[in-house]
Amino acid sequence: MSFEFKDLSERKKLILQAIIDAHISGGEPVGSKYLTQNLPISISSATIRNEMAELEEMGLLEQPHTSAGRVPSEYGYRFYVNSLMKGYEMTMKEIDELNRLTKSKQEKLDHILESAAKLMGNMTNYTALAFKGNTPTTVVTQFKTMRMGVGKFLLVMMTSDENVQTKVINHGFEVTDEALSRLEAVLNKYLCNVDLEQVTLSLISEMERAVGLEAASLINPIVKGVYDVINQNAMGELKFQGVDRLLQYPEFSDIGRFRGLLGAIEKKDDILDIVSHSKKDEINVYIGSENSVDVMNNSTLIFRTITQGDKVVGAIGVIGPCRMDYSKVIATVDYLSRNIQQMMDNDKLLPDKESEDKK
Amino acid sequence: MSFEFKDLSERKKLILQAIIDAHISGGEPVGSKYLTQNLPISISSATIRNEMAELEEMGLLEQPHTSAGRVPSEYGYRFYVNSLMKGYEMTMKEIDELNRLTKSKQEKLDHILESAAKLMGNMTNYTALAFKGNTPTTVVTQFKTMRMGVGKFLLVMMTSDENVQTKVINHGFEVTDEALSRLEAVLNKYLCNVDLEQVTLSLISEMERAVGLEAASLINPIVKGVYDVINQNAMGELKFQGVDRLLQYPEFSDIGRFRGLLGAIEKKDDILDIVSHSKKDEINVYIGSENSVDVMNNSTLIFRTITQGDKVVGAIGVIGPCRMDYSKVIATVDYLSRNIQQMMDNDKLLPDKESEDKK
DNA sequence: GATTAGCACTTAAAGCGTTTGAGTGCTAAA
DNA sequence: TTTAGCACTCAAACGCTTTAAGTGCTAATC
Repeated sequence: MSFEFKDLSERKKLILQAIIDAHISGGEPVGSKYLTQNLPISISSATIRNEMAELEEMGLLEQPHTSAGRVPSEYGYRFYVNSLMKGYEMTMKEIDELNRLTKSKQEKLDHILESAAKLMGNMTNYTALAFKGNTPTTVVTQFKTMRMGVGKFLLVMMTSDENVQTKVINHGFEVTDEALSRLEAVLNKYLCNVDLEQVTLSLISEMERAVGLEAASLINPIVKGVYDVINQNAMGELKFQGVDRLLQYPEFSDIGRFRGLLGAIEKKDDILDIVSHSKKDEINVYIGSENSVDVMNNSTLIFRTITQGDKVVGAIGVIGPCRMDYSKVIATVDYLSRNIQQMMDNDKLLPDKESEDKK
Repeated sequence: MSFEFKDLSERKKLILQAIIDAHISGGEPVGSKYLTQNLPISISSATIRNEMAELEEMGLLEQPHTSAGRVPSEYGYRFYVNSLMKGYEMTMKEIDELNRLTKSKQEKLDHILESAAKLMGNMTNYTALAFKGNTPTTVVTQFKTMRMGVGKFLLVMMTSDENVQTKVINHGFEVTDEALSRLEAVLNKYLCNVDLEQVTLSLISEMERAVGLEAASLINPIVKGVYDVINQNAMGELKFQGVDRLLQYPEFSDIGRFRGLLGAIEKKDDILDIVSHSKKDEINVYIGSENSVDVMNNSTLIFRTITQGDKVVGAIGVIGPCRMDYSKVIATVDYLSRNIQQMMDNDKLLPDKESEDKK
């Protein structure tokens, strides 16, 4: 999907850039007359028309109809993003806003991601997305039981992705302390670091034997609980913020088109799929039909993943029309995701963050 | 906000009902000619016109313009819902679908509510909402600590609404077992059943003294953790499903109007406000401007709360245009919410559900 | 050979008057 | 009280014209 356009004359580049810049900010097709007054070089409209015709032939521009100006094609945007676009200079105000967030030292990654996405959405005026990943191959690394009052106890499970999950187990009858700690020992012996596929019926009956008559009936619901914990969010969580902003762009004034996109945003799985198959540690830009979800053909998706080691633990980005302020969006996503990445990396070096800022 | 229309002649009722039924299913204004052929009684179009003029004078009907038919006003819908509407007879297929859900014995209330809402949305073709409430005045009833590996431990908090929350505490230094159990005891002594407002600085330093030097630095992050746990979701959670369905109704083809509604759905707090101030144990129907959110003036909100004792623990419902199939929606919401309510009530009687279905 | 002025051509969008048709309100008769 | 009949209203559809922005092409110019 990578295109090489090395054979573009300097002048064509200038013209293409001017067209795209003008179209991004104005939304209207751009004509030759406008360009005569908005190019660093001074050439006549006729020359510009000739150049534009050639750019169109190359697939970089499109014409809504014969008597309209030119509009960038998807390839045009792609070329712009790859080799034309000038880096966006963030204003002090913007940097301030972004820094305020990353300095706020929230603790949970998903909270950070969500507020980062929200901020990004506000600043760029597109819809923000925050992805919170989850290791697909989780196992429980440690079980604990904890009496909780009459007739129930709490099962605490630590998982290999360093999360803690709990589940209340109601048993109608009394369980002695010994039975409970035997149960804990059995769980730790048989189910720790065990993949779900390895849990067979015979293993379960072995556990039931090992745990003794008193608590045998608890094994089954517990195994089910483990199953739920591991399978929950196997695909990760994807949240959006500011979907209503899309409606301000004329490209979504077609209700049918917008409905499709809204559906994809609600269903999540298509976008989740794109995000989870993306490249790590770099900005991902999917312009129009570059993503395979046909209902997103008129949308652009820009995001960057956050990794921990070589695991993708999250992503933030925006979604908007193809006519997007790429320069600003990419700069913002980049800055913010890098900072969050850095926070992640630092956290690893300083695992005692919490005790540190006690004072 | 309650209106009495006892002085409506039987014929007027017939006409009004026919108009509303026709408009709900067809979406178009209803004229006198159509009614001559779709009324149980046979009267001329002129008579119908006279009656319609009077119904309009009473505020039950409206005319988009002089030469159009009549459309129900909000009061018209209100009257319809209160005293005109015929009960909807659910088909076997629908009852089956609903029963399949309530028999599936999911465990967590929010899961049940969400799938119920989803099903309701599918069946009625409007947008579903699921509300998971939260006791506003939660306190922690029990603390447990649990060593978790090197340099960190798990703080388990049971709250008065019978939830369990956990928080990983990273302390860079080693903490002895004695210190940890002393910490646990101190927490249970000072913070159990304590309202957040009662946690003063002097209480904190008292705790720091009581827990001893070794673990004193942990008190502060823990208190912060307690604060987070209690404040989290103080308002409850509100989820929507099938927002894109709204776009199929012509009343939302005005993009500006829909954008407003979409914004309210995303922001959630307005709708949350309505839901949390609603009447318990009955179907709540907010037609158009009956709710105070002006961006929802063209929408109707129908839901019913789920209670536990006298606490509202959830709600399910739908949101759609004022021109809604009230009869069907109300029947569906009612059936489903009652069944969920029953599940709640039964669960209370049989707390050992889980051990029961082990076989 | 590249550039440009000039001009005929194209086309969506806007404007405007007409027609259509559904539906009404009112009057007068039943 | 009901109804037939009729004049009236108005949005929507239709068709026609105008407008304006912008093009492609040709021939002249640099």
